[in-house]
Amino acid sequence: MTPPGTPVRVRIAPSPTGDPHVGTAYIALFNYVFSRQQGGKFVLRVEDTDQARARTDSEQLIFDALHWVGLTWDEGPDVGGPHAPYRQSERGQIYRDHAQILLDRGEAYRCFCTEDRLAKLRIQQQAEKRTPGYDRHCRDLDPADGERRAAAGEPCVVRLEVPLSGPITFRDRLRGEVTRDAKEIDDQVLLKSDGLPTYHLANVVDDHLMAISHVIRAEEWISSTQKHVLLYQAFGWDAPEFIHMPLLRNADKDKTKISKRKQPVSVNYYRDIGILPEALLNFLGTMGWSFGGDREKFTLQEMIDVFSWDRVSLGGPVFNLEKLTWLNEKYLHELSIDELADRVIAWRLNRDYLRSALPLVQKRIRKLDEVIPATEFLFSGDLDYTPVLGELAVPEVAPADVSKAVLAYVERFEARVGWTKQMLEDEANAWCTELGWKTKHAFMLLRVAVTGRTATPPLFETMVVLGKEITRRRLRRAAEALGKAR
RNA sequence: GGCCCCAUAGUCUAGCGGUUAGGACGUCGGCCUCUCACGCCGAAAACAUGGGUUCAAGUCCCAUUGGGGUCACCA
Repeated sequence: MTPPGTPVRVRIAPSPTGDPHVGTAYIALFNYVFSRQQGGKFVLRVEDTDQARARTDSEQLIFDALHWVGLTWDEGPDVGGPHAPYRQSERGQIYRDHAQILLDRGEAYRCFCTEDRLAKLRIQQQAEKRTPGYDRHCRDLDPADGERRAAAGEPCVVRLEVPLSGPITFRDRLRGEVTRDAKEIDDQVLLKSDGLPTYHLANVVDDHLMAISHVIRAEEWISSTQKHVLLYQAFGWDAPEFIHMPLLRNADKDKTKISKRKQPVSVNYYRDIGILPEALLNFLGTMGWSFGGDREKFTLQEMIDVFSWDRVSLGGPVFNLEKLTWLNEKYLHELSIDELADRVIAWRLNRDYLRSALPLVQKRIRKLDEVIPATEFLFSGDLDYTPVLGELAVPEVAPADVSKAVLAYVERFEARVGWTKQMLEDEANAWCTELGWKTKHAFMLLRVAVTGRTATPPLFETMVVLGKEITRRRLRRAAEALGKAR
């Protein structure tokens, strides 16, 4: 437990694996507010130890998104700081050294099991309806032998030697003591065979080395926290204070944690549909936390001034676009006309956006007054499909199947990195072939879904200009509209 | 399924033993008004269930139910 008087140091630790997530902004907000109120430091650390999933462009997108909503950090990869580097991929030696410490202390062991063996083990356990988990096959190998084999280049991982049983407890600031029995916990992999650490090792080592006093993160980490407690003990370190915020939920029927399959999760989506950053931040501040005194609209500074963990409620809040929009309206209406003009320009009426949009319509207009009508769908968020429901179709195919097909196309581009005309077109062609539909019909379907019209500029160029967030949203809404049609 | 977390209207929430259970979004109705919107006024709408504890329970305890998270060489 953090001793009293310890300087407050908190962190946000995003993993650069995709679009900047509202959940990241949400947790960052609470870290930021708490650090500011306490006169502490806010650290941004990039957790990019997954080579397969890390994307180079994602890190910058996350920085930009956090800056866009108005959050800044005192230490991080871009601004430096006394505990640099702040990118875990650049701290490999630190983790290897610490894994070695645990190995030397007998708190961890080398495991030479192949992925193939683990997979078979898993299948067998499932067949026997046993709880899946590592069978500790390598736990009792002679450590000296393990060192020799590793030195000889045999691939291996390092696992934590978790006690066979006994309660492991930590105190969550919002929930009190949370206990799990050690027998429920696997011998966690700490160091992967590629030499990089897993989340658990890297996180604990960095939080300690970076003198993090309070770990403020999402509820999904609760059941991992005992593993972290074990690691702190194994190193002989004091653990920080843990504060697990509730998880943002989908507005859908099922209230699972917010996910892009269900609704937009990228901060950039909200930016692109014209949500003001201060409104989004304010809205996130009302998720699981209340200002008190019936206040719903408040500035970041006001939140800092009155912030208290006592005002956190633990039911997972549904991220409700209606209410966000209402709050946004409030902010929008209070802007001076000059400010409003600036916001609109920054949003879409800027040179960059026009330069990307105008090539699509230049040959389709005869007078300047036709620009706005011709490009109207490039300046809107959700579309109304009721007037074009008849066109949102493929001959001889049931609406429900058309709906599924639209979602299948979304899945196709979700699986691809980048957002280019070529990629979108390739996927559309493959999708069309798979369905056995005429491209003429299939592409018209997509066209209407994406633009709400039948006469438009070339489809894939249009999608590129609109961006992934809005395109995805429109296709999903079109699929929904089709699902409702009989 | 095991383990863990959670539980006030459709949604976000106030409530920290004694309230006509408050506010907000959304919905519906009305006022304002050249239209629409804003704004204003009003209405419907909640303490999951069952046991305790207590003079008194939305508030404390337990169980049930329901929801969620987690069980990777992902974070």
